[in-house]
Amino acid sequence: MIRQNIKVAVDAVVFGYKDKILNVLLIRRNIDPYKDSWALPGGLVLENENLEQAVERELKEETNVTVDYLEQLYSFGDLGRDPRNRVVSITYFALVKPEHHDIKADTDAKDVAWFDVQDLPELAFDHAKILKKAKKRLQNKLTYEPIGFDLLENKFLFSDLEKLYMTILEKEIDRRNFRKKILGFGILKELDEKVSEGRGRPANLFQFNKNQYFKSKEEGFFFDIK
Amino acid sequence: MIRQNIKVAVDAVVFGYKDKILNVLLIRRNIDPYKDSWALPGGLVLENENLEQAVERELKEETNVTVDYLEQLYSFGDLGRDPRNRVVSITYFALVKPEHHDIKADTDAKDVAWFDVQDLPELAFDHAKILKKAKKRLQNKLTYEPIGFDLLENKFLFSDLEKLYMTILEKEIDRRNFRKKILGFGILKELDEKVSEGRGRPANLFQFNKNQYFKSKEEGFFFDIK
DNA sequence: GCAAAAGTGTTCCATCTACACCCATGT
DNA sequence: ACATGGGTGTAGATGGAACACTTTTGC
Repeated sequence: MIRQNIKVAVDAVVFGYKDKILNVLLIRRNIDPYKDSWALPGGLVLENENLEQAVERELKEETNVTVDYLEQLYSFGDLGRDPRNRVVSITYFALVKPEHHDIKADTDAKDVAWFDVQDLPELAFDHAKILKKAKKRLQNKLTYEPIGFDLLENKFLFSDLEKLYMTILEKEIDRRNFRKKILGFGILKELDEKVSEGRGRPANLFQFNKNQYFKSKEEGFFFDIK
Repeated sequence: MIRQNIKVAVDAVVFGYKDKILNVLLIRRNIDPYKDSWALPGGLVLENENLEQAVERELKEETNVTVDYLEQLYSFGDLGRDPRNRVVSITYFALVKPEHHDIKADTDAKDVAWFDVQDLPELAFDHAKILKKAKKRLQNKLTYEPIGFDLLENKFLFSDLEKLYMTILEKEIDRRNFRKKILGFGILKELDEKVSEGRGRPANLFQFNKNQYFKSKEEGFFFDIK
């Protein structure tokens, strides 16, 4: 077999949503290159773990986060993307529910933080490019798969869902049409609980019915939000 | 940096279309493991080339094919997918126009052939899984990007396009609605040439107007075939 | 003149869009 | 009683689906 010394890494773009803000999870590097820069969590793949396992391990180690949704995003392998070695990075796209937003810098004292995607620091390596791709993926996927629920609490208000869509898609959505459409899918369970947000009429709580979604999907149903 | 000895490879799923058949390009391996099995063209990435360059080089070396469309598909890195070493394979999805279908086995006397995707041999490694993913990508992408034209001659009949869609999507399509829709996009140029296929009324030739497509796309046009 | 493929238009139905008023609560 | 956010229905426009006959050629 040919001699080859290319390193294989994984990096993750982890999105969270809170207070009408779409956040992304970053760590501050404490070694060169790009020491003190912010970067996506990630690292080299170990020889005895699968790629997904590597992502989950790195996230746990560096940020203490466990994700609610994970899928492969894209692989980046251009020459010179890491000044030290040739590194091919297999990147992942992840979503975290608010109840799992707690983060903790790791033992190496790396800093960890959630950043508003609209207000990001400079990122190390080609991570800005990766993040851009992830944001597109999120925007697209939101329209044809019910992944928005992995960014909300288990029980949520319809207005939360609506605001989530408006924030991520960066456009206005008509409340009545949106509600009609989503409820028409029959994949939400309307709970018998109301929440009063201080002022205004109390709103109903809803839950995403994942089982119903999968059942409907098998029968040819297609989730689709314009 | 941690010791790590994972190899990085690229593999390509190359589709061609001829005589109403969707074909995929395979090579017959002449070394173990899977000696004499059919497999996707590919191989290890060299240290001084980008991933796309590696794919194009391997395709050239192993099959003598130059592709007309190339995009990254997915990366496979499970433990044990190659019995010799840990190999992470970054796979690509490619399309070839009929005028570039000529293939040639390489100097190592590897066999190369086009196979009907409906009638495939057993494939080496996890290549069946990769191919399955590529087929899905092709089917999906056909509906929201004008990539079908990269499987047809430069000048083609409308009925060719129609049959291409029916073959790949594996369903019937109404000729009138299909034609109306595609022509409505305004991205085809109707040539002043007719072709007689032996019997029946001679048909007009068309050309895909790529520039017009990109221009329309920038203005918000969205290619979309149900 | 018949077989074969190309070319074309209309009607119906479903879905999307736009849009405004009442309801339940807290202060 | 007023401010705040929640909840709902209708009419018009648009786009998709279904569908059959005429045209041009080769034999």
